[in-house]
Amino acid sequence: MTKKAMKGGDAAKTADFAPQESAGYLVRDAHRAFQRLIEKRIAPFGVTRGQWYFLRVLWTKDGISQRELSESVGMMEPTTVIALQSMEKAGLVRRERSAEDKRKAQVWLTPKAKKLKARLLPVARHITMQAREDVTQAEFELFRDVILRMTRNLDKYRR
Amino acid sequence: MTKKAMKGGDAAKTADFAPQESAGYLVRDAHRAFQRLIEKRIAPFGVTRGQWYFLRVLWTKDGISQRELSESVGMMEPTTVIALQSMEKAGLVRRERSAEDKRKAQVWLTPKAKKLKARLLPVARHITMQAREDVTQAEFELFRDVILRMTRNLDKYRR
DNA sequence: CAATATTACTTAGAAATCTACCTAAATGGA
DNA sequence: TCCATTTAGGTAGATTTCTAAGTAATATTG
Repeated sequence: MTKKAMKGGDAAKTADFAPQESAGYLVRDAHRAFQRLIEKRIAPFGVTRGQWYFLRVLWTKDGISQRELSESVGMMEPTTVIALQSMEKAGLVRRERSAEDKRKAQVWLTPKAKKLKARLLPVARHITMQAREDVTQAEFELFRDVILRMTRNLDKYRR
Repeated sequence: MTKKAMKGGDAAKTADFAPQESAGYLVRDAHRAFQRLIEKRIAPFGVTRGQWYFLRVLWTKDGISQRELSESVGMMEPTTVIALQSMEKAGLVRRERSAEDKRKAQVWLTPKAKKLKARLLPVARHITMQAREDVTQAEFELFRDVILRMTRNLDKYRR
């Protein structure tokens, strides 16, 4: 793309701690690359990426409570509320107050959402495959191991 | 978790593509862990993480145009506009229309922002160190290599 | 049993980030 | 020269995500 600026390479050193070398920067960049591609590929199905993460969990566990769902997806509960509102409006889920415990809301996929599974899971697989194109299984496993450890480390210091 | 059994078997194929195994999920999770921690650590200095990314670039190249800045930071231009507005309001930058080309706006750090460098860079280093706590240099390098390749792959299919 | 704590969900508000346009300035070809 | 194109920046509007604080239902305990 744009390699015009930067000729000598002298500036690279002065920047102690160049962003490009930092784990956070690498992760953020990769994250946005995934986001962009996912969004583009699922938009034709009328699904946003916020909905996508929830669908992926609901396809495997239907009828769970919002709290469980939040945990499975790894989102805070207000995020779940907002996602579910949009999913309800889009006809992807139905919410029902639990009879035994009226605090709880059970979340159910609609037939429409269930049908989407067969169309959307291949999209996910395809993106993953494209990302991993030239990455061997061994490399990927080490990558996974490292990124999981880093995530856990950060969560540990979360306070 | 539940990943003990099953190694190279058929389960990997038929399993409903567990999110936890997918590169996108791993990256997204790590990304949010970084975000949360950065945000917490820089908030006491009155800096948001949106401003943070721009500061890091401006500390090494002051006086560049908004477009250059967008590229360096890796953000779309409207994002840069919004970040700079908040930074101007916070007294971190000053913008000046270029005399030679009145379309261009040069972005300059204020003394306040320059002073923050000495306080904030250590924060970045510390987070990186905590993330990499139990990760060897060799592991990290492989991680970086893999995540960079994946990012590049995804960008390639971006269309 | 009433007061209190906990749990499940919700609301409010802010921030980061994108896509799609829009305006103004500079540039370049006919 | 003049009009079309390109370039720099900006607006509008949407989505995702968070923290902080609220409300209602249930559980606990003195």
